[in-house]
Amino acid sequence: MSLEIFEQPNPDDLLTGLNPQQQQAVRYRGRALLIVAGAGSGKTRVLTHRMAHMLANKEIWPSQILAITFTNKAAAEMRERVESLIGQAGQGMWLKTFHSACLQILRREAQRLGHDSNFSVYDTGDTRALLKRLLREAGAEDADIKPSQAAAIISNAKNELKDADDFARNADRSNPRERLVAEVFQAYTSELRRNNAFDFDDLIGETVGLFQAFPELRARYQKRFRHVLVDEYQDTNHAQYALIREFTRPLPEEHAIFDEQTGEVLGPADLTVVGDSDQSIYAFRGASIRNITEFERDFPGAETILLEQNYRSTQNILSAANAVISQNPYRPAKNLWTDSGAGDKITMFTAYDERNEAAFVVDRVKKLHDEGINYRDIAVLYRTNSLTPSLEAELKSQQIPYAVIGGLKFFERREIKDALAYLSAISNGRNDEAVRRVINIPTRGIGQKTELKIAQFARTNDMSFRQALLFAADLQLGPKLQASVMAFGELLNELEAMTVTDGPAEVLKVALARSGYRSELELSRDPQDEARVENLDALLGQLFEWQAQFPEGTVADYLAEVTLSAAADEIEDESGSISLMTLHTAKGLEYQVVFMIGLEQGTLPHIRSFDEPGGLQEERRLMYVGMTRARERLFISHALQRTVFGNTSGFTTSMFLADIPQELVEAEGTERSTDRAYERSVGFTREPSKWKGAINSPSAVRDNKDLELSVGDRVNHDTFGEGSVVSVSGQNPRQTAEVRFESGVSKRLLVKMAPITKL
DNA sequence: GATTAAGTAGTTTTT
DNA sequence: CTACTTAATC
Repeated sequence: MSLEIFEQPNPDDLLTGLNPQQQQAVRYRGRALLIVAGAGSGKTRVLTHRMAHMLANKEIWPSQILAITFTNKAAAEMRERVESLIGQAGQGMWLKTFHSACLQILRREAQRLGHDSNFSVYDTGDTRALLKRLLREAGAEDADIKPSQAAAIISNAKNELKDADDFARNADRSNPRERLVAEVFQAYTSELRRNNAFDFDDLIGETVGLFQAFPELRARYQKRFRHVLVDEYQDTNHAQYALIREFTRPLPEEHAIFDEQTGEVLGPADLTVVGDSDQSIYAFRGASIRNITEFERDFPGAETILLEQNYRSTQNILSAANAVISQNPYRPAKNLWTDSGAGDKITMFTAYDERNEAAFVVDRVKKLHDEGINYRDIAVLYRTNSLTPSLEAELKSQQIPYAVIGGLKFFERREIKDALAYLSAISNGRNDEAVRRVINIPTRGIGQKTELKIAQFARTNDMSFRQALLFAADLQLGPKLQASVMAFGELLNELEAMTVTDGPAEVLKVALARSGYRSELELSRDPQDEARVENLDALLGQLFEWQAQFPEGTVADYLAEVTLSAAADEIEDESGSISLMTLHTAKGLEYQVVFMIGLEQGTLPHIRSFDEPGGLQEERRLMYVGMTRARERLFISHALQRTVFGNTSGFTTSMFLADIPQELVEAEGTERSTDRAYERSVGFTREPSKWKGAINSPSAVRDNKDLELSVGDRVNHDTFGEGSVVSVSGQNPRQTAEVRFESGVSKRLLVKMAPITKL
């Protein structure tokens, strides 16, 4: 123990180094505070200082703070920062995401909702699988609705706090599709209950329902939490708003709570929300401006403080970002400014195709690294995950360490889902979906027919699927099958018994061994299965680590943590890798150097946004979010043609590029070709002298000048070899030629820029 | 009922 | 292009 006298922090020390608006936001006391925080305006700083200020003033205890952040990583960071400001006194604060806060509440209160506290949390994949079965059972083979579409409709309803009954009441009965969804929604709801499971949306919605149904419970939590803070407020949906409301709306008289010292009646918790409508990028998940209007309605007289000074980016980056976002209509005027210098210009690169674009990025990353910039301070951002393969290939071949954040997740791999399904089947015996997933993994000779028999038996005898396994003798199966089903049921029971004495990691290890899954993969001659065994080992390793960190953690705890972990949680600060992630994942993060790739019409803005109301505005905000992640250097690139899932087509530049003032930009690459449309859109002039930069880089783009090709011409391609022209279409500079090469493959190539010569 | 082969459809963003 | 479903054969 230290003998030092506990240092009493002076609350006002927490104000030093803050600008007047930030100070005001830290000091304000009142029922509700809305902090409108532009990108990079130091909102995390304000939030942490505000919490620390209240704690240092002894206004509240740490355990009376509930702070909601967007990711677990952001929560951990915030905790660290508060504790560094006021010492260990920060312990006991609830700093969580919406979902993990609700998870914790529901674990305690599950019984009130007819669930057990070891309930499962269904992720998108689990939900889709369940809906798929229900749609099939509802005889929806011919109906034109896919499980993921049904999932989206149900999720939207739940985000509006509408349950299956509400949906059915409001459904258009003459519309067969809607009738079907209504029916499946009902079935889905009861299946979740049977399976002792909640989906993502239920975590929020059921917690709200809980508080509405049990005012005394709400009173208990209101007494516990005296101050609620919500970060990224612009991305909360209605259900999340309703949850905040439960914490902060007045209690009925009969459930009033009292201050333990003074005996006075306590009002509801105070609320601080921080948001920036320009960074709202989750409308597709139900986030809406409604939360701001509801905030103003429910908290009349709430204080609003604007933070407009940006401490993150250079003036050039900021001006460019402002120019883009200012094109959005109905946008409250806001002027983000910085007193840091102009900084470097934004580099814009026009690539021939995605490989050329990747080469450009990698080349620049190398140069930056040579200049002394750490790999971990560089990020590559993109609209869709499908843009990563070409980049990854190039990064690999040039041996640059990188990490793809999110995307095709480790936990979505088949073998990992299988292993987790075993764990879920063990920890929550009512989770029929999990049991059914692994019933024939490894192959036990149990097929669809047997599975159906078991399911039927379970239903008629009102038991879980897993319990029904133990009644194999009553199912009229062949002797071999009967033994197989029985053995599987007993195995799960024995593994469950193991959880009493052993941790999740040991249980999983034994489960993989005794089920025979591991040896099946090891003995397989499929080379993919070798990698699967490695992945399972990686999972085991990770689970052992987790167990060392949380010795008391149960299997259910582990599973929930895995499902609720966000992509951004994966980022390792100490890693020596550059980060690749979607624009959505990048929200709330910042990097010294940012590359934004795929700036084409149809990619960003995404084609699917064109016919959605407000879609284009949301895409523009995504662009804005991406640009404002950069502190010092911003690179933007687009490709003239791109091969998406096998077919190559031409792309025009993103409309957003035209909004960036040309004096902030330094252009490189193909744009100095004769692409007049591009010049017009961005306002470039042709200056041959600028070719230098492009020529020096390995990603230099060729120019075949006025090469003319016609059907039958023989050409030589740098990588594909010789071939002959099959067809020619389009006009220069986007004229393409289809060439059939000796190897038998055909390719569509841009006549102007493909690495070809006429023979 | 399992394994393999052929065919087909789908491709935004996420807790 | 690939991941997944269906069809055909063992």
